[in-house]
Amino acid sequence: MTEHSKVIEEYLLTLYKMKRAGEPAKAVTLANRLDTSPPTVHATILRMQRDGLVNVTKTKELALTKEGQSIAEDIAYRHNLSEYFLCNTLGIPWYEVHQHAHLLEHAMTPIVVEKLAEFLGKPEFCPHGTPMPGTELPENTITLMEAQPGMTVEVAMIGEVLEDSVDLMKILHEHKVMPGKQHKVIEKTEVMRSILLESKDGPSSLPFHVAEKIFVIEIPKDKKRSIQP
Amino acid sequence: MTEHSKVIEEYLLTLYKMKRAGEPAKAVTLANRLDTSPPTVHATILRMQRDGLVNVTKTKELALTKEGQSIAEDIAYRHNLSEYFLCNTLGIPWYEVHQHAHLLEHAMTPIVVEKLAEFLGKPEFCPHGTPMPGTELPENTITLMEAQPGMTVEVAMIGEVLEDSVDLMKILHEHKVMPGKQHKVIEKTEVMRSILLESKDGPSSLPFHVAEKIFVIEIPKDKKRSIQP
DNA sequence: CATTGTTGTTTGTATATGCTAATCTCAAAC
DNA sequence: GTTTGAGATTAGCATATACAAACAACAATG
Repeated sequence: MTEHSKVIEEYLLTLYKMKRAGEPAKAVTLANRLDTSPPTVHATILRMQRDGLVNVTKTKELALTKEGQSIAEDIAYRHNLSEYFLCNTLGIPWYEVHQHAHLLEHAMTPIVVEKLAEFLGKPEFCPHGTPMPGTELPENTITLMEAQPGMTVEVAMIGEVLEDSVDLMKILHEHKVMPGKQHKVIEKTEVMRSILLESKDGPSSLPFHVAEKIFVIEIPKDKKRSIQP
Repeated sequence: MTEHSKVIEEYLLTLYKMKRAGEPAKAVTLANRLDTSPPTVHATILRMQRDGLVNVTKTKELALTKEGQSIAEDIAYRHNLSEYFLCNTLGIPWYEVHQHAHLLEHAMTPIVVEKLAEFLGKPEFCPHGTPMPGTELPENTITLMEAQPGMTVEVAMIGEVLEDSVDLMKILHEHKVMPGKQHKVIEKTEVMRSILLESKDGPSSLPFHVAEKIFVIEIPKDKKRSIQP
């Protein structure tokens, strides 16, 4: 497993996340996500192919090779571990850690990763609820879009795509839409294309495209607020 | 204070350390230290000049500008802070932390630096005894080369040049030649070009070129081992 | 089937970073 | 003062990463 540049690591991680989010892994998508031009992405993918990190199918789908996958998981782990550290040890707000971790993830030697994981007690989820590679969300996890009015749900994970916008994250924070918090689904209006929630901290309204990226678990009536008083 | 590449940060830090160690800051020296070819160093220095980071005197001495100096101090701080963290929080051996910090130092945002410093209790020295920018070694610090046979000295700092060799560092560790430890200077032989020490952990022999880079403080007879029992 | 729009690719550039080989400059040594 | 050698520089080249503009390929839509 050779050394790879920050750029390549970025591509690998993004492909990994897109795959996990069930998005089609195409060059355009990559270009948008990474905010680079299509020609640049094209050239970079050629290099990645050359180096055995991705394969391109006839339909132009990008698929990580065994090695690419393995490296990507490694980077994801470093990223999530960094976030956990920044949030829980250094006390940086959970909605801000992503950007800082974004740099750190490319600068950790295997020994640092190992020692940091030990120090943190081998956490299984990052502050946004994303499971570390190897760990999974509970079976009964659904997206907020799938939750029905009347349900009480507990936030499990804030989709990684949302992390890119600090502004959005901050609003989620202000409305306590964060892992572990419970909310009741009040209504889902097609006209407004948004979902109305209510929690003990007040009401929130989330547009569909955001709700799609928020993963929750339904809480049976009798167990409401048993965890988060 | 603009963003600078890892490479530029490396050059700045190296120039800063050379200056602090009293070495002449020439392009060749840089090339050796950074293990790059003279033409590459040349080209890079041109860019650094263009960007107002260094000035080149008529005698080809490289001098950091105000801005270059300020950035270099910043990097040095991030480096030393990282080392302190890796050693004291994660428990990575002090003689190994340098290499890991070498990566981290380029990946810390100002907020991470601030929070990490707070978390660590604003340390003033790194595990090798190097003072953070703004802090100084005690007035009466001398190099081991200057210490006379018969003296008992306490190691204050392992010069940064030595950190590059993990092998050497490990040997220093095995002989407890590390900050805070006391040693008695037994003899200094010109023929062997080495200095013989003795501590409660046994004898050590250090070649002159190493002794030159080790900074110590003389311990008056009556205070011997008062700190390190 | 022709049009349109999305996506991929090529072309032409630019910059940062690296190299080797050749050359230039200048001070120190003979 | 001529030579020599260290150090600086130039020339020529390569790779990774970026861009815009033009173009190609193909699916979707009318």
